[in-house]
Amino acid sequence: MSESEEMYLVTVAMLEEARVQTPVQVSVLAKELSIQPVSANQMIRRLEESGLVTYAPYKGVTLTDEGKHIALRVLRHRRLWEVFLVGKLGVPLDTARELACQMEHIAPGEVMSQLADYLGQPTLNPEGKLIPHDGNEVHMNLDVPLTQLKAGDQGIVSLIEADEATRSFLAQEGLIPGATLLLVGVGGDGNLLVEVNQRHVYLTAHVAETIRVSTRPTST
Amino acid sequence: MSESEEMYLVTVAMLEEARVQTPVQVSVLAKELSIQPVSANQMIRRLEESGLVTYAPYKGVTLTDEGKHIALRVLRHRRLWEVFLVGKLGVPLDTARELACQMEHIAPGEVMSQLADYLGQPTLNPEGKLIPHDGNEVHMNLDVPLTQLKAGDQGIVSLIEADEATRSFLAQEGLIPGATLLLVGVGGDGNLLVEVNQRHVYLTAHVAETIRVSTRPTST
DNA sequence: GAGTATCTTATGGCTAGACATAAATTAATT
DNA sequence: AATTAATTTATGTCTAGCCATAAGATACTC
Repeated sequence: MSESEEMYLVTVAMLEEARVQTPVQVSVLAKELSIQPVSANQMIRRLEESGLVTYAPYKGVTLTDEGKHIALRVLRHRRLWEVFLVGKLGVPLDTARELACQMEHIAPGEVMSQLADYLGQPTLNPEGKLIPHDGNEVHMNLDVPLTQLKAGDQGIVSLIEADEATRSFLAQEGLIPGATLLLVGVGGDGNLLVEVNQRHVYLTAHVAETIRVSTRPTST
Repeated sequence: MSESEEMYLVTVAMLEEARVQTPVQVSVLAKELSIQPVSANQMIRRLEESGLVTYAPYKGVTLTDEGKHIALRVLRHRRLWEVFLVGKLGVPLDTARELACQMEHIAPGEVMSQLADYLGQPTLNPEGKLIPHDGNEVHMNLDVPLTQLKAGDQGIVSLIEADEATRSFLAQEGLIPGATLLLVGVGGDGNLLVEVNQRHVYLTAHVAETIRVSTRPTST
């Protein structure tokens, strides 16, 4: 497992979970990794040969179970380091992200589990995103648009991709990264009623689309 | 600064300080880095072009001030990570060494100083070796054979390269890695009288040669 | 001062991971 | 169905770091 390969897998995993669009288009992947689509193609073929990914030309990439397993392990490592860097050392979030992205490849699982112990087995990174579990638990949804949830589903806000005004409004209502919410109603136009902090908020589908949440397998 | 270049500089620094032999022979350096002498040669020429090293063919390599500065910075990073891994996480020493050796290249000085704060500004790594200071302080001796010290010099034992029996004996006398000692007498044959823990120990030059100490600039 | 061992240089090759360019293929749009 | 746009493939190039082999240079030893 080279560092570069791991980066591909993690990125695919994140795009897979974050976007409705599955499988992941090579061009999107390339943009995310800041490399040329041609290069991404090559690498994807290599990854397919290794059985970490399935690839349908002109369609896109999907992780195999093995690939997903690796991706989530790396993602776990990354987020644990982020917790350490931000929480213990006080490193700024941006720096921490970059750093963690490089450190995630180095330490073996053994050490990472010691780190997790040391940090008190955190479940969220500093941005409020879920830290995947150790082991083979692959069915976890990261960064799903709120509109993808069904009534009764619970989720944790991971990020909000809206303008400043919208974010301020949502923050006012308790909708900030890390907040736990419950989807209590879905209207005909896709409008949503969510419960957060014992309060109800009514959102248009358009706004809800910008809110990404993570859900635990138990809630599906 | 590539990772590989940094590794060369650190290794030269350690050999420079540890061995009497200066400059450092390319073949020794190559063995230490587990690469072929030819490859070491190439790299050394590159490093010389960058002004980090001076190289006298058939003689050996010496760090320039700039090179030494970089080397000590990296070494500081390595040892800080070792302190963290062993002290906070409980990682075994061998694993910690390998890991730290990779992590030392990643984090910028800013973050490392935050780590140092977090660790309480340690001065010794888990093996009892000195952690170089931040900044431009280059005159520091790491892992010098005890025989190199002058009467009145103080030092911290960093490692002992002797057989089990000798090490047991020395340990009995308080001479273990991390211990602070004072050289109080030098005999005609190079025999030494050292003071450790308010007790005196009399050593032949031969045994003293196996004891490596680190000294602060203030003690020279 | 001659021989031997060690170093150095020169040359060429290899791998990983990227790049560019151009041609072929597929999808999308009209 | 035809044109256009996006993707994919095929080649070839590039860099960093290493390796191997062989030939030349220097140092050491007797």
